[in-house]
Amino acid sequence: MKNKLYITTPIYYPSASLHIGHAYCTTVADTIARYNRMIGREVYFLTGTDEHGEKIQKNAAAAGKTPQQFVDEIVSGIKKLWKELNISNDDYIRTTELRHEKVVQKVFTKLLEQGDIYLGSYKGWYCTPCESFWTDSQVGEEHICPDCKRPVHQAEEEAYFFKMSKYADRLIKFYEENLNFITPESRKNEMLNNFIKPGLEDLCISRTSFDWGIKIKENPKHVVYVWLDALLNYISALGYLSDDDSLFKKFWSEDTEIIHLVGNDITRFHVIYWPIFLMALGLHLPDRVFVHGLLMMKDEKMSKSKGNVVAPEPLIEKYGLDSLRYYLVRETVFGSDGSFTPEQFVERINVDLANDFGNLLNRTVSMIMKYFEGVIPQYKGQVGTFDGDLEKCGLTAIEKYDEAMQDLRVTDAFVEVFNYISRANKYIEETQPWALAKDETKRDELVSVMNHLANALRQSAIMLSPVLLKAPGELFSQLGIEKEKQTYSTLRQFNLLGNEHVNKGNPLFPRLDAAIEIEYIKNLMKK
RNA sequence: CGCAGGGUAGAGCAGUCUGGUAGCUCGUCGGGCUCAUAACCCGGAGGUCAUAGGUUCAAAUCCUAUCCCUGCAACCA
Repeated sequence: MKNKLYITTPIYYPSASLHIGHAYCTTVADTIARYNRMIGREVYFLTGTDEHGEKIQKNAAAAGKTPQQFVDEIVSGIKKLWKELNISNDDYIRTTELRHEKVVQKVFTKLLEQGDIYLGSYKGWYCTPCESFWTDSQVGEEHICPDCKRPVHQAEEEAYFFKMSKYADRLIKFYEENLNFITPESRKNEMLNNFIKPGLEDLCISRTSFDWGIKIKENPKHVVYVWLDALLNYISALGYLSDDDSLFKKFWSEDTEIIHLVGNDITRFHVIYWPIFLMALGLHLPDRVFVHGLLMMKDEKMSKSKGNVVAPEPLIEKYGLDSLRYYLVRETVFGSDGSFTPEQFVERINVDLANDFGNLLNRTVSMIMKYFEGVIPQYKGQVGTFDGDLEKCGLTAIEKYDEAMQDLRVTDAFVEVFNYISRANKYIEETQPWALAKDETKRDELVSVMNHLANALRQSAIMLSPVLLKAPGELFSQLGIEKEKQTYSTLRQFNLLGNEHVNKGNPLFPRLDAAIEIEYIKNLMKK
């Protein structure tokens, strides 16, 4: 495993406020980043916004603002949201920042000079009132503007193009040599069949019909059009082509694992155009593009007009950050589409966090208070019949957890942790500590049960700490476990605890009244 | 014949690559326990695995056809 990790979220488009779908991807990225820091890798985690384009220019005009004012406001909202979600990004790149614009201009010049970019003309369906070009499929057979529903006509404008076709063979070869580049694999087939095998078309990378973008120095009536601008954020943020490119040298390198998380709607740009741009620039290619699913709302894509959007903030306020983060990471298998429903949200919190995890801590602390005056008894080895089995379950869970995390199967990783937690709950039934407590000759067994339970909780809390930010600390505090015993390096140990003073606190996750809370969330969605 | 994913118990999903007693969570019914947040543990009921053919000793799983749902369809996060 490479000892450094560079992980990025997609570059979000701030034409409107973000919803829970964006929070989903960013939270998963954050969880991966935190896990890797925990195991000792050096991590650089980037997120940001892609702020140019016609849509923003229009939305800004409609709101009576300049484009810059418009994106500034939305971006400050996004940064606030990431703060509320406690996202641990190392940097936040905005494509409107000077450090980014300079890079895009330099790259454009370089690609133009080496002949990868040429001036041609862009043909499409044009809607004069909307001042927009549309594709064949967008205008449909009636040739109607999808925006204003008025007729469109064929039009042509001067534009720069990038010679994609020149690199198609190299791209296919790269796929063949890097089988894990695109995950899940089905996405690779989709890209190959749809776009590469039929012949890659050259990509239009400039526009003259609007001006909210990065000016092309060689021909200032043009602005750089979306993808050449947006994708470069991944390296402009590291200081590529700038005076200080130390981060770029450090993290855009052979000994760094470079992972881009993207939604399936922007897969094509990340697995075709981005590698090709990098090839043209003679740069190292990323290790992996992980295509996550979209979080849908009850089988429909989230959309404000359908009234099925839920914002993350009120959920955090009402249910706590840990609950939301856990739900996002756990509910949907990472890589396939999922859907948010209030029912699933409440169930997930109640079943996993309240009933299984929180309650296990609560019952364990109570018994240690009751049977051992609040002091965790010393580890005595595998005393009872079930001790060995529990330890084995713990070790297996840890092994599978690590394996899944390192393969970006984040959901699977946490399923393993909860298997262990369930096993510990069952262990209590098997060992019946309340019966052991009544029999002085069974004292050693009781000691062993309490020690094992405390340690299983300790291990679970460590494994959950990349996703749950508050609960593990609360757990350690209730069990009286000091800092040195909270680290990943002690994760596999079973003989660590003894003499810690526990103190009973509030339940980690109070059980929710399902009917009431579902109703509450449904009302949030209607607003 | 555009591409891709999906159709498995009342709900939500896994299993399909590497055929061999159909599994998980919730709900429901019954039991147990009492350390605990009406929690936890055990068990039952409930499925012709979309449909129709085929291969095979054996198919949810492989092959063929059909129906239905969803996303994408080139410059649109």
